[in-house]
Amino acid sequence: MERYNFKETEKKWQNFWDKYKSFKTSLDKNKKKFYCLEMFPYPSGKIHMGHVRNYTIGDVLARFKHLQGYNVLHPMGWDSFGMPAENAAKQNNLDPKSWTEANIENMKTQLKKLGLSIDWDREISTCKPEYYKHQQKFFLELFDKGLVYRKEQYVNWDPIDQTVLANEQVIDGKGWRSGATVERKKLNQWFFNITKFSEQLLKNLEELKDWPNKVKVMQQNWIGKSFGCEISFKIDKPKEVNEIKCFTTRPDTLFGMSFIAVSIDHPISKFYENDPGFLKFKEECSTIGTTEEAIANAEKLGFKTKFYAINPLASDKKVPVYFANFVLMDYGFGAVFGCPAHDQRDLEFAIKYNLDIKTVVKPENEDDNFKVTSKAYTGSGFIFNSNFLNNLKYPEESILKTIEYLEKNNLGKKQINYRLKDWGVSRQRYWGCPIPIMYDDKDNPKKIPENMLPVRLPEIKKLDATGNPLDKLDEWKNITINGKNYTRETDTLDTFVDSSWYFLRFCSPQKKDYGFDYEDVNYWMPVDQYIGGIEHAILHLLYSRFFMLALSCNNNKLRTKEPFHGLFTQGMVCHETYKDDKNNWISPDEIVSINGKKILKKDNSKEITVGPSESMSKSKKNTIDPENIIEHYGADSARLFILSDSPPEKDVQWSDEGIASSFKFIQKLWTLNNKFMEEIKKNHQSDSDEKITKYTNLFIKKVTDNLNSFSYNIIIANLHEMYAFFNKEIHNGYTVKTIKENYNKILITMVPIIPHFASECLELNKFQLNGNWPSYDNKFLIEEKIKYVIQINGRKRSLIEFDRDTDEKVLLELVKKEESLSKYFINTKIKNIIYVKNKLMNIIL
RNA sequence: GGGCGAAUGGCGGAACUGGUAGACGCGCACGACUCAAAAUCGUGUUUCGCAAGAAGUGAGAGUUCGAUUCUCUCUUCGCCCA
Repeated sequence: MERYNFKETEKKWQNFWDKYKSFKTSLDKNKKKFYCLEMFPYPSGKIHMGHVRNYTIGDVLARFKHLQGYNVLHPMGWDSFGMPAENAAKQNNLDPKSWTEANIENMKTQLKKLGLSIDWDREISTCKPEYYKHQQKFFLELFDKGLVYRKEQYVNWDPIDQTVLANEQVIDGKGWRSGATVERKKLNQWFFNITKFSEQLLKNLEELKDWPNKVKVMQQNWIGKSFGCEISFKIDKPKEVNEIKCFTTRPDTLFGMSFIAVSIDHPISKFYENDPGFLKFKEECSTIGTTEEAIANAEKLGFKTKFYAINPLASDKKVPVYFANFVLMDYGFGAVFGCPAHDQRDLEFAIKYNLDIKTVVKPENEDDNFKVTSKAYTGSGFIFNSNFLNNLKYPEESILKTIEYLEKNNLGKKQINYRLKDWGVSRQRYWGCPIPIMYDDKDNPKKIPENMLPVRLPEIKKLDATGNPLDKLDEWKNITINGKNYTRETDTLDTFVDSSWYFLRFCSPQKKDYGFDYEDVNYWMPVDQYIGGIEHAILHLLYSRFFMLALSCNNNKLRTKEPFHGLFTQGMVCHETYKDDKNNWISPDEIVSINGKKILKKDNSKEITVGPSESMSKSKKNTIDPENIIEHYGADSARLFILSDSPPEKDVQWSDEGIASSFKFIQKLWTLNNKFMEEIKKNHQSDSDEKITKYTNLFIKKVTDNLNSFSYNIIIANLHEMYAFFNKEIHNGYTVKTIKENYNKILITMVPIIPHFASECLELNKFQLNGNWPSYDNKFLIEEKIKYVIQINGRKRSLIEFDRDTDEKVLLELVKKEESLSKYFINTKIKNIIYVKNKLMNIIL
């Protein structure tokens, strides 16, 4: 018998789907829509296993919904602007455009080899003027709505990449790509006013029922709403400064205040512009980095000013004002009051600078002698040592009562603060979407007139090593409109802007005059299921949510406010790691396995240390190239394996044995297919049993349920069981009609998982390919005989088959007669019986 | 430090609303085919025990006729925030 030829078959079906545009979609209001979207890839050159997993999971769902009769939108595109293209271009003396285009070509071929059910007619690429033109229009639209502004700000400057980094691109004080220590630099930047929607972004999370809770919590924390109050501290002396405003969530600890800490960028720093001591301190602060984590972990440092502030609740108490490295200018007012006894950070500061530590909150079971010395007390309790605040309960009463008092006496006011900051979108980079702004001779920003859009990215064949190439292109930079001279904005947009609306573009990829068509978008949006990595839990998803809100702001034509109805975050693909005796990482390709020992291939002697399985990464050399896998085992095997071992939301471990076993299983299914075809030829005149019909119904129920719950790994187990069942049962004699009916259904359920193989078998058997997802009949799921679990005193003692719905008393008599159980009933009385219908009987003696 | 989540054989993992723990796969062992090997097929595989049986889902308690599942305490690991 011939073996299954995956190479020929997979090619055949991929050509078929391409030729007949099997997955082309169009707006059809008579059909229920399903928008299935996986996060689009960055065209780095080759697909990796993460892509295989992401797109396989999405494809299973898209094909399943397709078979269920939905009008499925399942598009693919390229997140094609970004720094890697520039870096690669510099290294290889290429231009980013050709590099990117070649990569897209290659990756598209690779993706097609996976057999994905994608409507390629909707393919988009964010680096094309046809795409970014609309993005520039959106930018101006947001500009008109007052959601875009320009301000000078300290930024995270990456000295190697010569670019500004977002806070989240700074990891441990280092650039996420270059690894360089990040510096502070003041620059004019464009910002999206995402904080205008802080409350809505937070509140709407509640509606996102089909999002993982984890992601919602992460976004909640990121937005970081806190309730507190704004307090004005009068400055006693010198009189150059009148007051300093602070935001605090703990106004109830005011009586414990012993200092005020302000940011080095606070307005009062102007009095120290020429103070060498302060300048030195400022420089020191710059080296820490600007992330909250870095600041929190750094030693708390201060620089004492000449100013003294008055405690608004106790005017005889005057405390020093410090510049401190742990206060950020863009949170609150860039100033906090320090209460060392009840904040660990303040305590460390107070100890270092020998400031008072006054305890004002005591735990419930302590008396007035309670005293904080080396560990701040932040738990609940009662206020004491605090004059008229004494005995208030923290947190229930104390904060609100204090705010009430402060408001009544005009000393402060209730305030809600958010941690979320506005989104800085300027990047000093070439390979991005040009910002459609120009400046007149007085540096006033003006919109580029609409008829001049898109602002095309000029082609630069050779990129310099550093800085922003656009800034150096005078002939592009300088423009004249109606005789007036302007210079263009030379910054480009953060690539997160590109991905904040691509899901809208997929709805109307050909639309010329605007980014999307309202009819299309109102039909397709929201995305019903969005699938991607957890690493985008905060930024990309939050920015996309913001973009929808921004576009629908003052615009009732757009019905959707939240872009992603369902979100699924898949786990990573891991592989064992290997090291040689010199502690060098070794790739799996360089290793052979002999007698269970991993040995270096090239000299067959050195044994390799096997390390833990970790997510595939080039640096650890534990990657597996999907192209090789598809070449050797075929796309269906790869799909089958990537789905089989772990639930999709968890990490999966790639192994040679695993992929080989999936390959073998497809061969087994092929053998089974031949057995089915042989049986059909035998033309039995009657069915031996109802067994296979019953089994098929149960199987369909299981697979359908598991598809609905993303339990894709269990579907593979279901397939194995199905194989084992039919491999034995099929020879027992069934009519052509029975076999065909059942096998046809079984094959359709395999289409989402292994589409090439299933399509081929459907065709060989002359089954309907466009058949709908099979339904199951509950009547076949009811068993006449039930295996009852018989427990004695809660322990399982036997498993006995009786008729369905056997009465409790009848069952007890039958159980007593059972030989294996009779010994338990000698000389004993039955105290109690627990009977669960058609399931178990527990007899308590 | 705070929040969230996880912990089940040699390994990856199943177990619906509390009701047969270990489905399915890998690995391993034995057998068949073969001169032999590979491939393939079959059987077995939580631990202890010849067996009857007993123990068993990170540890300890609790609720229950019955707990992997619910509650509490603890340990370890992961992620996020600080």
